[in-house]
Amino acid sequence: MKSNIRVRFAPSPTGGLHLGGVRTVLYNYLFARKNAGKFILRIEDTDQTRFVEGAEQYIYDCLAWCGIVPDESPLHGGEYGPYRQSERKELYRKYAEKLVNEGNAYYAFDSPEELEKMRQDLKTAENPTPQYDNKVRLQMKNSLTMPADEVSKLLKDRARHVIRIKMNDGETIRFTDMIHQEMSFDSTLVDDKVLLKADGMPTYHLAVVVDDYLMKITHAFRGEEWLSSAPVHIMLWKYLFGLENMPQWAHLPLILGPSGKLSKRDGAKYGFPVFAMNWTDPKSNELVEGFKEKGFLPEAFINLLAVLGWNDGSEQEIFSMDELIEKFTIGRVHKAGAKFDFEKAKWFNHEWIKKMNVDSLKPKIKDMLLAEGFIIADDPLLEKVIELVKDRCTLLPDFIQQAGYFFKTPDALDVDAVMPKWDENKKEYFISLALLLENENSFTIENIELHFKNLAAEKNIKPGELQMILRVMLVGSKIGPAVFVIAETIGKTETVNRIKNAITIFQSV
RNA sequence: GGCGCGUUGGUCAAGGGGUUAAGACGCCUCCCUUUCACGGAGGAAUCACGGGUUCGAUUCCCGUACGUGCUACCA
Repeated sequence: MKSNIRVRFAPSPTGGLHLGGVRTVLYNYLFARKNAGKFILRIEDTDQTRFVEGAEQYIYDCLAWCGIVPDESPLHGGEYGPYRQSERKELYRKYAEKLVNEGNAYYAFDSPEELEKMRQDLKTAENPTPQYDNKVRLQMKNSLTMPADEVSKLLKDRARHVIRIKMNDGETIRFTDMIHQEMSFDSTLVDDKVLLKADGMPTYHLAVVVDDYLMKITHAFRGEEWLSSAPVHIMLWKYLFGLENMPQWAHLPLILGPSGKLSKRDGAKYGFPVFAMNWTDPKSNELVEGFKEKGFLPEAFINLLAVLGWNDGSEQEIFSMDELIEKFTIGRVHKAGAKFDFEKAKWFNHEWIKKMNVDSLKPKIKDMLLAEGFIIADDPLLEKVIELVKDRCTLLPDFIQQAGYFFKTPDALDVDAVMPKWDENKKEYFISLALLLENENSFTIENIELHFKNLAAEKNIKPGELQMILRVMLVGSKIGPAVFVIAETIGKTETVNRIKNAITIFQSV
């Protein structure tokens, strides 16, 4: 199947940077890859009031982190360019005028004040938001109500105007959605949407139809918030290019936050990220936290996003990108919105950290530990440590706590855990143990354990009580893999030093 | 208000006229481990409500409720 999949993106903080937006891109991408189609990224940069500096690059960065590379985009080029809407401006006017000439659209000259007045005048309890539609258009200032010569004069004088679609009365608009199946709308209830704005830029409605046609788009997946404006798009297809050439639609369910639709504010409110990567709004300087910086692996991120609203019918929950491409089918996408659960998101990351091999984990962890000020002299040690502790790390920063003590003597010891069990006898024990270990030339797990146990038996102390103390001495707290493994890994000198230091500390408490 | 979409445990969900209504997250108990995890074994918890249709409805139909989206010269 030859398919072109498109995604349209607005470089604005609300235009698709959040979880739902990334998932929409992901589903598009999976579908395109599975069907050997092209994945086309287009950028909405039409609205100057909403345009945000740096947001376009940010989108590419997020997608790249997720492992998603568009086949065509303003950055990657392609045969259907240009891909930025502002660079296609001239195209849209042509189609808008074609609609006017064929009686399917009209020029409207109403000023914002006049529109506001109309809305105020017509506003009632039953109709709180009056629309510019078949009921009111004949009372407004447009080419339907004004004499032709006056209209052409206004046009010639470059009077401020927009072009609106003229929605039919009493027509049932039908189409098939890949997720919702048969859909139908009453055209009487759809308003005359603006197609071309006063600044000559198209609205989404016009642009999406024209671009999809020109770029030979076969499938268009977008969020469910677009479902109510689908009738406008269907009519545009009918008038302009023919319904038979229209792409297949899929309206994806929404991702919900703890209360209602997930918003970027939910991140700060509930303490979990809602964007793929950190985003600082250049206007407000407000930082929205990203999954990447929170310590998620991109593999886990796309995995958790993919299965939020989709599953393959089996019990499988962990999918790699390749498996997702192979198994993804649009028919199994849910109709209902899904609430995002950060606890489950963390579980996915944990699973991926466990699943990931040491080599792929190493660069990220090394960078992070280096940034935290740890000195990592040798990579084999780091590899060993990662293997040792990765099962106990849910988010990447957990490695700081779980792996840090292998590279640096703990700053503080959990004395509260030790003090209730600390006495002269134990002190003697550890002084002797340090001595024994110091003189041991074969510093292996087995030998360390042997000394530890023999000495315990000799001093008549239960080994269990000693093990926790030794752990705190070496690690600083009650965490980590088997103590003797830790001792062997950090080596004889370090082990003996930590024991001696700890004795001093415990004695001084 | 109008219109659209939706509704299986707290969350993600499988299923779909007759089932003990899968599984996962989270929670609880126990085992393993004299640490924290991992792993293992259990447990509590669900078909929004009301009417139909039917021998039988969680499943089909209709209402209601609730949720959510749209209702801009935003996307």
